[in-house]
Amino acid sequence: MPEGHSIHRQARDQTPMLRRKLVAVSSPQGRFIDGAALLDGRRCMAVEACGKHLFYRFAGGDALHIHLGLYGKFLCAPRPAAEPRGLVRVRLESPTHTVDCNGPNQCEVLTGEEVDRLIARIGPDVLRDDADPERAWARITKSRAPIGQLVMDQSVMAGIGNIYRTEILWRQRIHPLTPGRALERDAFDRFWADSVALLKVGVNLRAIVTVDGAIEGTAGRGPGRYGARTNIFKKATCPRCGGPILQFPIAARKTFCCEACQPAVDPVALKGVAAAGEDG
DNA sequence: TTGATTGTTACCGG
DNA sequence: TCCGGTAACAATCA
Repeated sequence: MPEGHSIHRQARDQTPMLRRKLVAVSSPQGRFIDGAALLDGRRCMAVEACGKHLFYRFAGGDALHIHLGLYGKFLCAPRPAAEPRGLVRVRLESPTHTVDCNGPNQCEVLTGEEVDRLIARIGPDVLRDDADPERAWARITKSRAPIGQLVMDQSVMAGIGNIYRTEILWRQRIHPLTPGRALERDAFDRFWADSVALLKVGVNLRAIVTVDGAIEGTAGRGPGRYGARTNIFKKATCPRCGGPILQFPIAARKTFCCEACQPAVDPVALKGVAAAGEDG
């Protein structure tokens, strides 16, 4: 679940639940202990998302930092809380709500300074109003790395995961193997704007929806794991031109593209690419 | 049981 | 130094 949209959605949902004194911060399975007790009875001032990171900021400056990794998830409920289910790393209890965080990759207490340092290393977050796309462009235009890798590099720009990169590159007709320095400024601007628009839809719908009609919330129903919510992710056929979808790994994750709609800048760079795809 | 995965980091070699 | 490839870690589910 965790691309940027779901983290921002959690920040939005959890702020009113937790923005008061926390009566308990605990670790039901003993999997997260260091510093947790430090937060008991303290006031949570804000729940803040930055890229795929979530920070619970406490009065006095300390913060609880959580990164969900590939599998982590939140379970929020009004009190009284049920028994913890699954591998709960940390449980936050306010007078009104309980928030369980299951199986996160990172779960730690940081000082305010440590939080600032961490955030400084994160690229501009497409979901934050204060994000500066020029920071991302400066990195991209200097790099020979493929754009499909750069947009998922959280230090270049933050919030985009494998599905969004695949879908937005297709929507904007950008071949994922285009070297960053070969990308036109106009293409970057379109990628950025579409990222902002689609991730905001994702926050509102609590789901990755990249097909047209998403704004109205009418998309998303359909067979298959991704139903009609995505265009080419794990699909075999391009919904725009009917051509075949290629799949190949970039940055350790499988991506997809339609060569007809996303013409390669340098055909030589495509050596080794294999046709595939199942679904469809 | 196996394999894949909406993520990230470290390491190695060219 | 940069970049591509690979492995490792992690939890869940088909």
